[in-house]
This record gives sequence, C-alpha cells and structure tokens, in this order.
Amino acid sequence: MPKASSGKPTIVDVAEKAGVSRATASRALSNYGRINATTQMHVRRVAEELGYRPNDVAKAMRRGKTKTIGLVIVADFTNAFFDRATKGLVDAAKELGYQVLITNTNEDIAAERAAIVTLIEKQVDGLIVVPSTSAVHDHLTPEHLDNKPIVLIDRRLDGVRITSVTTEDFQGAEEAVRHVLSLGHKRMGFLIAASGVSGFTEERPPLLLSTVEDRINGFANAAADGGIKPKMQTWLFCEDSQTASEAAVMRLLDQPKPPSVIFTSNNDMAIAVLRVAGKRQLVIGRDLSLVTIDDSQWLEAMSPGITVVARPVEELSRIAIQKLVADIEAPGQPAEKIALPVELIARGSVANLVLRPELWME
Amino acid sequence: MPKASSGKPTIVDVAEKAGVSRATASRALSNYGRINATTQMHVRRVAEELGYRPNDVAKAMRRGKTKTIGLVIVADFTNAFFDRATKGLVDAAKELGYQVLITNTNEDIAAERAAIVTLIEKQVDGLIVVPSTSAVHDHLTPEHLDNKPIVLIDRRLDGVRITSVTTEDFQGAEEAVRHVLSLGHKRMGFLIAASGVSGFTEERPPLLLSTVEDRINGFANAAADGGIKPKMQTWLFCEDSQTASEAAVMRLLDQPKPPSVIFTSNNDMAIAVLRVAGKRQLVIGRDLSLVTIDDSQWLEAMSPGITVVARPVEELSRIAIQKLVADIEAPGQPAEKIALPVELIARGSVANLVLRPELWME
DNA sequence: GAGACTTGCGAGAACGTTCTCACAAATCCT
DNA sequence: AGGATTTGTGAGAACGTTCTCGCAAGTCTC
Repeated sequence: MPKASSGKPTIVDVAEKAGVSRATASRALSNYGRINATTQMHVRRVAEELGYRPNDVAKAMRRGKTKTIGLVIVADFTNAFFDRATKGLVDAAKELGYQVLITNTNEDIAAERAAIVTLIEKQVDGLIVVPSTSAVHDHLTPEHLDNKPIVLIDRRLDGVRITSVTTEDFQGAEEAVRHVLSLGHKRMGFLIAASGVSGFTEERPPLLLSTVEDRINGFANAAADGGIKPKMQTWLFCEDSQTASEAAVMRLLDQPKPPSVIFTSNNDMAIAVLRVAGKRQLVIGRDLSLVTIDDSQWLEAMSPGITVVARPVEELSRIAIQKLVADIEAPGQPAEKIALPVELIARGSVANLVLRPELWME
Repeated sequence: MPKASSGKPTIVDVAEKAGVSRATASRALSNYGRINATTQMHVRRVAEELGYRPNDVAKAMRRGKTKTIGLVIVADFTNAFFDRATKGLVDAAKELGYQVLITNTNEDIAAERAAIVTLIEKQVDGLIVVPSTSAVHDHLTPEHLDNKPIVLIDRRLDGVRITSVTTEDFQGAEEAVRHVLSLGHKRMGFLIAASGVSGFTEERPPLLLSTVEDRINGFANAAADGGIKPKMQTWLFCEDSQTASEAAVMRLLDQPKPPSVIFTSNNDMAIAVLRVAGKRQLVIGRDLSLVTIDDSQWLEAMSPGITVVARPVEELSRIAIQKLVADIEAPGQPAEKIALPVELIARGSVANLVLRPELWME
C-alpha cells in the first residue's frame, strides 16, 4: 500500500501517481533542469487531476528566497501617502513576482524596530521602510537586516549608505512660496508638523524628518529670496493632533497682523486650517489663502480647489520596488539617493492680492 | 572541526555552542516542553551572543502555521475604506500575533482569483477578502481555500456559508433619506456606483455589490415611506470613473426639474458632485445638497461639512480579524453574518428647506 | 562501430525547525 | 528501601521542496 494521500496532495503524491521520481515531478512542475516534454505534460496533467498546489513555504525553505517584500510604513492615513504608496508598492511588487508583507509603525521607533525584527525572521527578501525618525538608524545596519537589501521611501536618512527614494521637497516648497509671492502675498504663516513637540511652539525642534526639514528650508529660502523679512513670517511647529493643530491655526490668525497665507507641511495641518476657517467663516482663497503638500482628490474637488505641491507617489513606489528587487536579484547595488520632481498645482486657494488688493490690506 | 558557523547562525550553532542537543535548544528558545530553568537561561544567553534569529519559514514548515493572514482588498483609495481598513486589519492582526500579506484586486475578479491562489500557496493561515463581485464565489469554496478560514468584509455574499462583517447600509441609507426629508427636500437624485455599466444609465444593472444593493434599497424604501413619488426621484447608475461620474452629475442637474439633494453611494461619486458644483458655482448646502457614505477627515473639514453616513471601519476590521483568528485557532466556528450599526453625521451640506423655503422652489 | 557527448531520470541530501519517543537520573511515596 | 512517578535531555524523524550527482540510454562524429 502506498504511503501517501492523507491530507492535501504534495509533490510526492504527484510523483507517485505519475510514476516518476520526486525530482522529475519537481522539474516538470517548476520548469527547470532537463525534462522530457512528454513527461512534463503528463506530470502536469496528473498534478491538475490531483488538485496539487505547491507549498511556497517549503519552496522558500529550500531556496532561501520567499519572494516576499516587507513593508514598514507609517499608516498615517490622512497623509495621503500611506494609501497611495501602499497601493503603488503592492502593485509594483506583484508585477515583479513579489508579495508584500505590511506592518505599521505609528511613527513609533520602538514599533519600527520590532517590525523589522519580525519581518527579518519571516525571511523577507528585502525591505521598504518609511523611517519614523531621522535620529536613529542603528536598527538598519546590514547585520540587523541579515544583509537583506533595504530601500527607504518618503524620507531620507542622511549619513547612511542606504538607497532612498524621496521627492524634491525643497524645490517644491520654494516653488510654493514663489507662487504666493507672485500673487502679492507678504505676510506668511508656516504650520509645520513635528513629532517631537507637544502642543505647538515657535521654536524649531532639533530633529525633524528629512521631508519636513527640506520643506522648511525651501519655504524659508524662497521667502528670503523674495525679500520677505523674518518678522513677516510666523513659524509654528506643531504636534500631529487635531486639537494642537487647530490651536496653532488660531494662534496664527489671532496675531495683530495675521498672515494672508498659510503653508502647511502636510495634510493634517491643512485640514486644521480648513476647520478653523470654516468655524470662523473665513473663505479660503479670499479671506485666507492656503497651500499644502501632497495632492488628493479631495483637495481638487473642494471649492475653491486647494493649491498644492503634488508629489509623484505612485512613481516613487514603483521606483522603490524596482531598486529593491534589483538589489535582491543582483546583490551589491550601489546606494542611491533618488529625489523625484514635484509639481505645483495652482488652484483657487491662493487669493490674488495683485489684481484685487482690496482683499488684503497691509 | 565542527561543521557549523558558515553564514547566519542556526539553532544547531546555538545548540553546539551551548553544549546541548538541537531539541533542548529549541525548547529553551521557543519555550515549550520540559526544560530546566538554568539550561534555558544558558541557551538563551548563547543565542543572544551568537546573534541568533529564528527562521520563521522553517518554523512554519514544521508547524504548518505561518501566523500570516492574507488580505485581498480592493485598493480603491478614494473609497476611504481601503486605507482605514488596511490599517485597522494590520493593527488588529499584529495584536493577535499575526502578520498581514496584502494583495490588491482592482475590482477585478480574475485578479481576485489569482490573489487567492497565491496566498493559499504562500500558506497563509486565513483570509480576509473584500469580494470584488457578488456574482461569483466558486473560488471561495473550502477546497479552493485549502480548508483555510475566510472572513469577508465590507460586502456580503448571499447564499454562501461564509462569515462576513459588514455595516447596516440599508438602515444608514434610510436614515440619510429621512434626515433629508425632515429638512423639506422632495426631489432627490441618487448617484450609484456600479461596476458593470459603462458611462451611466438609468436602468438598474442586474448585479450589484451587497453594500450598493442595501444602500439602494434603503434609499428607495425611506423615500417611498416619506411619500416621495418615483417621478420625484432620479436614479443614475454610474461607472466608477471621473468623467462618467461628472457627466452623470450634470445629467442630474440638467433635468427640467433637478433634484435639490443628491445621495451618492460612495465618495468617488461625492467628489464628482463637488467638482461639478464647483464648476457651476453651486454652493453645497445652499444651491445643492449632498449626502454621502463613509466619513473622512476631508468631509468634516470642508465648509460646509458634508453630511455623511459614517461606518465603523476600524471596528469592522477588528472584529473581522478576531473572527478569523478564532476560526484559525479553533477551526469549525459557525459562519456568521455580522452587520455593524452606522451613524448619520449631519453637517451643513443639506439645506434646510423648511426654515428657508426660498432656497428651493418646487 | 567505438568513443564522446547529450538527454532524461532517480537517489538522496539539504534547508532549519519542532515533535515524538525513549531513557537515565532525580524525586516522591509508604 | 524499593517501586512509582516526575524531570530533563537526546536521537532521529518529519515538514515539502529543490538541487547535486551519478548513471543509463540515446545520439553524434569520423
């Protein structure tokens, strides 16, 4: 009596029924090595009949490759980044034959550490990480990663030889300010998301995400170039919470000489501006102007549409996966810091003070 | 010369260095069976020194459990469902010690089939699926699923004994209509997303997602109860694309007697309404009213805020994972169809025609 | 027609764990 | 004190593949 056929069929069941050895069955099914065409057909037919499904775990065990990519992301879902990036990464990975194991750190470095350990133990072939802070990266060394390739997205990590795919946030911020300058604005408020602070503060916190840092520098640089004095600028660094950000917006507006335009470093902050504007019956694009970063369908659908620095999130995801897979399949690729161009999309949320100076008096 | 220590340390390296057998090392590290406390400490210390990381693939191989859940979702990201659900599922799974392997079908049944095959081959312990159509479910039989448990979310599949976690869309739609009735609206437009149709049509397509079906029935039921004649209602079934949905909205508004309020079955449709309203200078909540389904921060932040039937997406995700894990760890749980209550959040997007009848003339 | 190469296949090891079983030593019980 | 139980450990099989060898038969070459 044959030993097999308890439970789901394995390759030995197929081999037995087809009258060949395990090795031949494997060759026939996985299409490698030397195999007679007729035998292959036969084995495949038998496998079909038996309802054989290969076991990827065993395959991974033997091959040392799981065809799986680990994703460590910040599921900060109003960011308009998480959803688009996740989708982009999953789709791009699938095209290259990889699946995605997703984990979520809530901007928490401990969770990030734990997630990476878990993924490495799960033997992923590589990692895509949105680093939750730029301060610490000792968990991203080759030995912690089991020498597996890694690609950072959204945020750079300076001083480390790791490939990253980000966007030209500096240029985007500059362009945003130039746009607003061209429309005659002089007094500007900057509402910057910063994870370190509690509530909000005017003092620039020591460590910031590279994205935020770049945006700040871009804003500041273009403002200076445009001849905007520091006293015409109000900078507020704000915790990422609804209450804090709304309070910050009010603070901005309650100054003796409030800004005519607010720049926000992400969409959580933009939402706070919209909320406060709504409460105070301020019409965006007339009583108050707004520019934010990261486009979404909502920003476009509103009336007026919100002017935004749009980042190519899908392209970023695709490139990140491509670079990662390249490094998986041909290890030793050089580390690259890629920054993709962004695009200012001017909509109606910035009032034109040049054409209609009555909208704003200095 | 000992055989080991090439490449990353395995449990046999630990065992060797600790001077115990593989079995004992395994017991010490994975904390099962009988093991002397001192030995255990010693083995663990050695493992630490060696930088030993367990190999989950081997573990899965032996145990027949991967501690991984497969997610088959529709990454339709304006839906405000994908992102919140994904985050909710990932977090809930992590809490119970499971990781999530995510795949995306773009409402495409072929992609859904393929995704399920892939996940089963990857030996996931269970599946969470957002079924892309209610018409076909032959790929969700126990044999196709290798007898692995499955939980459906967002959408039910009738006539099939599979656990699903959905929301009370019928009641939600009813409540939305009742709310609008109480504010004096009589002529109503219904903009319903339907994947079968091309462009848009007044004819109800034969097969719809359970969610959509429930919403339609709820809308229609409450309208009838409220004494709204069919000729006061315009129903449009619309492909999920920007051009089609905008065209549908225009069609709605260009009728001789246009509706005073539009109900949309999802947020893609709501965005179309907002876009067209913007182009035509119609002020939402005054010239045109809008009610949609699935809350998001954007809907709240707009001025006026958009009235919405909010669904408890995070709770839904948590429950789905709990049910699935229960069925994984104690197979044979009875199939349940769970529907969670929804909540109407009244904001300013519905004009009050009772108080201010001048806003709308019949 | 004999050597050289090619083709197709099977035996068996290997991947890194866990688990069953057996057994020696230690502890308990009366 | 001697049997019964408990405790701790090790040997070896097992999970389902792939891969390296080696070998027999077939094909080519001159």
